[in-house]
Amino acid sequence: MAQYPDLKKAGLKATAPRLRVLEVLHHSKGHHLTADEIYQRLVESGEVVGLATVYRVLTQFEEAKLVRRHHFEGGHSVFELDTGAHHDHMVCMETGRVIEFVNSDIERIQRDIASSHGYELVDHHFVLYVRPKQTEE
Amino acid sequence: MAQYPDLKKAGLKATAPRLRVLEVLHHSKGHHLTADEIYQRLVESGEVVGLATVYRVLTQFEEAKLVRRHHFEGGHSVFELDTGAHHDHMVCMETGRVIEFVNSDIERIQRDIASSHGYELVDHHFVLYVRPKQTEE
DNA sequence: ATGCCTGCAAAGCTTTTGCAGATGC
DNA sequence: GCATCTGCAAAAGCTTTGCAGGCAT
Repeated sequence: MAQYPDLKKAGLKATAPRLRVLEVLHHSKGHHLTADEIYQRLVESGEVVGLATVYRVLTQFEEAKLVRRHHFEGGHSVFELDTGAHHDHMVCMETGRVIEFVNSDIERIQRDIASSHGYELVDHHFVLYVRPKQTEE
Repeated sequence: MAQYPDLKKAGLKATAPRLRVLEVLHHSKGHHLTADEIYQRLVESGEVVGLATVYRVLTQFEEAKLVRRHHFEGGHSVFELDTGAHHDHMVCMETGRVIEFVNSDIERIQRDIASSHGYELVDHHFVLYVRPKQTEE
């Protein structure tokens, strides 16, 4: 079983529900799950973890910087492991697929924009909504 | 009373609640209100419009491209008049102030990014979370 | 006149919270 | 052993919907 030293570092006990939520996230790298999807996967695995606990644990993980929470269009939150490597997202509107990317020009430009307005950049949220190229139509 | 030909163009009758919601949005250009804030302003003006109607009207306006809906961090939706002029947003995390901006480089780069992954850009959501520049700290 | 609109209240969803019992350390 | 954690159920937002009456055209 993998070790999760980050949990202890964050002052969180290494309980079964927390380890299981981390496992699901690890197995879904790059997939961006909702709290309910994580809950469903746990149920399917025969693991009994309350939905409320999933939410609680995700919030704790977010505070501990283990997880990132995003608000894509649609209202509900999606979660992914916070690997520390910054990236932005591209969401395919037809398949729902999420592609991660990094673009240094954008990273630089947004700093310049904030700066030119007298602000400093704290964070940003950049999502491209796309669809497969199609010549017809 | 101003004319709102866009309403009829969208197949929506020019009813009092719709005109009032449009007025509030016009008077709040660049402010980005939640449905409840719009409702509150109507109540304060002595106008009686149900909250459900505000939501219904905003959804209709969104479909009619009269209004844009954004999901900033925090879960709830905010609305602004859709002037047709595209822009992105910068949100000050200390004051909540929202600044609009346009950057042609970013507009171009995001098309390139989508394209290089085999997609075409449909829409995007770009928000900078910033705070006033401060030398101290 | 009639079909679209509105208000109210109730329902729906996602997310949070209170509490008693359970568990990690 | 004790503080932290979990599950359940209830509550709490925000948003949508059903329905009976009202209004624009």
